[in-house]
Amino acid sequence: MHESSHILKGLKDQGHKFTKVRKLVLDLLIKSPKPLSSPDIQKAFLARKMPVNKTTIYRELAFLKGQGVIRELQFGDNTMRYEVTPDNHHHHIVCINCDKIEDVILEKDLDMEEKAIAQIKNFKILNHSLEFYGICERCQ
Amino acid sequence: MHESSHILKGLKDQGHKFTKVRKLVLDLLIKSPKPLSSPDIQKAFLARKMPVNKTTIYRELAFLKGQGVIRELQFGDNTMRYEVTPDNHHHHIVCINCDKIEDVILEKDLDMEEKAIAQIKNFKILNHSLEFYGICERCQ
DNA sequence: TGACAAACGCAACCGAGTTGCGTTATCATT
DNA sequence: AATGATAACGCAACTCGGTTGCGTTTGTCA
Ligand SMILES: [Mn+2]
Ligand SMILES: [Mn+2]
Ligand SMILES: [Zn+2]
Ligand SMILES: [Zn+2]
Repeated sequence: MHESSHILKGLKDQGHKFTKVRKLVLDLLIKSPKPLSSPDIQKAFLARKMPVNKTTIYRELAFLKGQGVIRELQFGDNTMRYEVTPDNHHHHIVCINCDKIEDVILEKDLDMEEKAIAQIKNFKILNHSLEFYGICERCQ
Repeated sequence: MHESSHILKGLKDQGHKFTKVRKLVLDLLIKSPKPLSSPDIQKAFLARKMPVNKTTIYRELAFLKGQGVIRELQFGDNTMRYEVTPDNHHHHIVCINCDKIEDVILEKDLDMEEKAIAQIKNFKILNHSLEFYGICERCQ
């Protein structure tokens, strides 16, 4: 049951190509327990004896992001990270000591807050980012 | 009236020096309606015919952050921004078209959420970052 | 199998942020 | 006011994530 084939099929139907890089980038992101950076992905390719130019990785990530397949995150270290767009919206908690990252689901979501802010500030809110920073069990 | 003198006095009592750069960086951040990046600050110095080396800016920001005087923020463009540590915790809403940034105060804060997450994930939560992204009134 | 566009590699580049080291300015002490 | 200690500064060189232009390869479909 490889989830990536289904996604790639959809992209192909829209005139995009089914390439090795595209499939592996997607597979890596699907399998990864935490968001990956472009350098992370390039290293993963290298580890599989499949060197890929960094430009290709950046372009592929931009493409998948543009297609809504993945989303971009930042955890305070000036490098973008990516994860497959989740079905159920969630956030992250990051250990500032060992960089452990876990998914977090809020008890109460931020929809009401967004509505209130949109009204008060006259913004049309498209999305938000929320990350918690702390010390994980092992590190404290 | 000049809030910076008070802060600088406190720093001086701890053995730190009262310099032109320190005072102006702090004044700029106090007066700015939105968080500033290191390049922003360097340009502000230049505009006042007071060129300052970028290393100095970075070191000063790191210093003020370490002292808890300012805090570091990120708005998805891979450049850190800084604002004076607020008395009342708040977040930000960013226009993805014109980069307008406004402060936002949540109706309900995230303390309860943090407690719940800390317990479930066994993390000791130190802080969090929450930014909303959208289109401002002028841009929509 | 041929042709077209998408995808790719390469090299050069950009800009935020860092580091090492020698110099200058602040501040307390005399 | 002169002295000395050290915080702060400037400079140059560097790191690294990310981008751009352009020529080449590869996937797709007729
Ligand atoms: Mn996640
Ligand atoms: Mn603010
Ligand atoms: Zn940890
Ligand atoms: Zn705007």
